[in-house]
Amino acid sequence: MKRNSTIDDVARAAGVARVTVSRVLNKVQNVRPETRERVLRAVESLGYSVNQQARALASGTERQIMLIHAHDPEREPNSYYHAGLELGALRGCSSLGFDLVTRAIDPGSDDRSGLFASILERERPAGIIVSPPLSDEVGLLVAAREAGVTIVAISAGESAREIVSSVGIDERAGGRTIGEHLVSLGHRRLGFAKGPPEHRAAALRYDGFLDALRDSGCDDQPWTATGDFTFKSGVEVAERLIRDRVPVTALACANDDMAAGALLALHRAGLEIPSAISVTGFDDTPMSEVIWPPLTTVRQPIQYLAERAIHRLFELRSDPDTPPLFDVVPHELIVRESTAQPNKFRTA
Amino acid sequence: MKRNSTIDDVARAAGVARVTVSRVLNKVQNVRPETRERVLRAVESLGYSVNQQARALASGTERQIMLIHAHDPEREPNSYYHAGLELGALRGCSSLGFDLVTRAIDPGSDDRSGLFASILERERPAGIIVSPPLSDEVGLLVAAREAGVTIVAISAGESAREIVSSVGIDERAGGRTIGEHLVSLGHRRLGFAKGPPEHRAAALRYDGFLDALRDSGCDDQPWTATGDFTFKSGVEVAERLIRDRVPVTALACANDDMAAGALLALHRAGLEIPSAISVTGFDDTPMSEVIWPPLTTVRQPIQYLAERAIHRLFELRSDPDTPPLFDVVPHELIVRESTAQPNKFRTA
DNA sequence: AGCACCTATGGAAGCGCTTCCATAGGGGTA
DNA sequence: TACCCCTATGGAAGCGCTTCCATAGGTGCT
Repeated sequence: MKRNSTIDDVARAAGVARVTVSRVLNKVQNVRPETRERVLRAVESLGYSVNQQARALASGTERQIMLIHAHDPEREPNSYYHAGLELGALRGCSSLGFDLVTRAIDPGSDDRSGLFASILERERPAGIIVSPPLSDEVGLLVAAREAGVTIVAISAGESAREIVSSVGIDERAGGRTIGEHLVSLGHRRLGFAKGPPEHRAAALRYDGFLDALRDSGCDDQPWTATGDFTFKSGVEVAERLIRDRVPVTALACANDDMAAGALLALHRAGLEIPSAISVTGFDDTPMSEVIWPPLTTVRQPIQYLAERAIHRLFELRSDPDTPPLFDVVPHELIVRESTAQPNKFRTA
Repeated sequence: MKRNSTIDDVARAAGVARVTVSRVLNKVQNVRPETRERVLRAVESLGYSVNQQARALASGTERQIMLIHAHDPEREPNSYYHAGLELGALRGCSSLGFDLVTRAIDPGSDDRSGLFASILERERPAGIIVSPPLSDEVGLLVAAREAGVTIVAISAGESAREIVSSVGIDERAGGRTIGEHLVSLGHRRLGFAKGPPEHRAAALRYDGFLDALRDSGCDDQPWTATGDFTFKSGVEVAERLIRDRVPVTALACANDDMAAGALLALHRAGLEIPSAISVTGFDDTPMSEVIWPPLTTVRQPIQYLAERAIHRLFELRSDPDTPPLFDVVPHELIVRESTAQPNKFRTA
């Protein structure tokens, strides 16, 4: 049976004391470069990796990280987004020896900050991760910081990013990518289904979309409508578009759910996608592949985002006075079948 | 700062030694009922719960559990099922102090059992969880058992369940539930989109469906077609149904993805759901709420299934010779808008 | 040359738990 | 009653790591 090597094995191999190995591993100063080198070689050759359980036990620091999202499971049952975040966070935690505790705050509640404060107070986590739209609530972020709790925000808007460290994709660039894709296909008359106003990331997606239009010399302002990220609101946006006979050849939606809703309404109106109208989503949730047609969208690595946030929290733990850092995670345009060149012969 | 109480606090409060508390907690015999009682009371009043990290460290058992699924992320990108399983498993592991390692085996590979064996050999996990359709591959299960690795199967069929412990819903009862629902709405001419033949759970869903028809005196054999659980195969099944002008008033699908595909094809053919034809899914993945109409389906608690499997593994660890146990998790009929009474006036 | 002071390293203790081994007492048997 | 064995309990060691404190040299100053 292959017992894993321990810190003592490494120490022996490197001819140093256990403490020294620990120091090297924890990047503490006061180790001669030469010694450090020797230790690292030993680590390498033994294939050693620290036992997080033991580390956690010994260091005795608070081991509990809390993932807080505003999410009413009743009203918002499509939990892929939340499940993805939790999965990523859990992965990150288990590789770092933390425990994850997930909490939901009713997004409709008036006393969100009260609830939030009482969670901090009562449970005293080592750190917290907040997801949108909580991650844009500056008041909460400031409160957490003042309570001395390390906090990392996921997909936060600009103002939040100045207050706390955050992780996210470059939403604006994502929006731009979508815009460029549609323009490059030849679309000139565009529509955009916006997300909820309080959700900064959604607004940025739209800004980026506008950037793309402007830069490509497509001066027409896009037609817009505001939804709330739900499937239902996507249906409504598309119904309005049809009713008003808006002459667009493409409709970009601020997220996948709305795009799915739009697709339904368009289908129902007898329009072929993408020949009559191109539709795009945003996020690349699993759903975007099980609808018709499969959605052209921007992939946002949801699980990875949360995992990254945990790691950031871990780093912040050692020097809490780091200024807010924004971790930009790459996104990717996924082209599927919901977009095509505009149909020249069609009169909308 | 509220330090959590330790085993020593409990011991002191109960007036016993630390070991005794440990024994009570680990359900070892040789503790007088009266003593046990005292300890439990102390545990209660202190709100004590074991520190899994410490337990893991001390007991020094293999701490790694492996979740193996056959899942080619390329071909089968709708990963909600897999993400859900992993999330549940991770939750279970972290509450029990295990590490989870996830492995995927290419389901198309001929040498699945070779790959499987080499994973067991090389990584020596404390236990493994397999998901369908791996959980129906009797050869693999036997191999694992012979290699002395504890294994728990998720949603396994009857033969697999006789070999290893498993966790799942009562698939047959689930299928029956769907059948009963449709019959009770008044449907008599039914269709069923079957899942892949090698997937036993899928077959059981169909069997249960038949049971319901038989018991309700609805003697007509349902029309059937075989799919492979993908959205695309759902489209194909429905297209066939339309092309052949099959006179059914309801189509039950063996999972949600196929139902979504069927919905698309039916929409495209200009049929209104559910007035023209009722459609049902199975699983209640998040997707079933973001399609139109929202799907009537059977909820299967995917995350919980995996979590339960981890717990079972944990229990099995202490007495490995337990005969195979089948953990039946409750399912639930979720009635949404894709089913309704058959339209009497319609001639299909 | 003598002292203070800093740097690199090691020794020892202990995180919260389980496991191994020891021991006190109680019942059965001869 | 003497002996054995079995049951209920406790003491001690140690899992792999970090943290606290000590110490051996080296550096710079007077």
